[in-house]
Amino acid sequence: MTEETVVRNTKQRAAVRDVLADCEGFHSAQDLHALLRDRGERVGLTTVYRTLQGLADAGEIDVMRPPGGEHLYRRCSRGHHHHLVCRSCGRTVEVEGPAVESWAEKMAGRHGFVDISHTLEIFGTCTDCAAKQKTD
Amino acid sequence: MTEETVVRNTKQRAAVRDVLADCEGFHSAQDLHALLRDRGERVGLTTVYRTLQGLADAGEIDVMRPPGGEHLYRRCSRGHHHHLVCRSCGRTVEVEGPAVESWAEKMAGRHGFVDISHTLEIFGTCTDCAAKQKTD
DNA sequence: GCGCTTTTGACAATCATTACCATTATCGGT
DNA sequence: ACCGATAATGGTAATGATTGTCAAAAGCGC
Repeated sequence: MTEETVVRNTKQRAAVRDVLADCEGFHSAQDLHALLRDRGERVGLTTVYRTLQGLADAGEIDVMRPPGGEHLYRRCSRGHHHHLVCRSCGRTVEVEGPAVESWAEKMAGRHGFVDISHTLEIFGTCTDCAAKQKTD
Repeated sequence: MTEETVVRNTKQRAAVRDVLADCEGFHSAQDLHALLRDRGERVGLTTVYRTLQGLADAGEIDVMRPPGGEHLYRRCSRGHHHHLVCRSCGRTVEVEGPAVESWAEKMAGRHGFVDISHTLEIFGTCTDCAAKQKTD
């Protein structure tokens, strides 16, 4: 078995990685597709999805699934980190939590799980938005 | 503003809470809708979604959003906890992490965020599935 | 019981993501 | 550099969960 699926290098994949490298924040697949179009790169939406999926599997990019919408992808900056997202204005702050990492590993190991990954998002209301809400 | 929306007690809402009280694990909205139908309760799918949403907002139930599918809802057992999910067989183990809770609070506070909530899911391969994969 | 307002629920609409599949591009060998 | 096998692409259709719509049916306060 073990279908040695030969992976090929295509300009489309390179293009996707390029946009991801250039834009800092999180972007939806459709966003990235539009950005590629703007750059003059002709990449199909389907391909964008496929590539993003592949990159995510390979651990090269971050995926965030905010409640109520599309998946957001981002170039994985060095190291693993999590996000603190304002549920009102969407502002995102990166936070690192080595403690969480090791905690997750430990917990998983205790139950015999291997090949661990985890997703953690923190939602809250940022200072600005909290202030605004008072004036409603 | 502050539209004093008067919340009413309806048998449909009661029915949804009842199924949630009776079934232990996670279920999708459509699942619960089917369960209600089996019980002879006549509740529309739309209403199930709405009720679930409301309960989730009120913090009465847990919501899990597994990668690649529908939302899963569950009666919120006492206390906050997280889930260790086998990405192969779907087996779910509950884990508690007070450390994570306080870490999240601290991090959020440090950035001026208030009204914090967070989602954390750990994915891995359980012992059984790991063993099976070796025989592929 | 009477209104007023919230809820319900059948069905349509939305919308991100996936499946299809014929066409095209890549890669390793010649 | 050409060829042939096959992975990758991309337009479009399909999928499927969730949400919107709105007339009809229930709550709740009086």
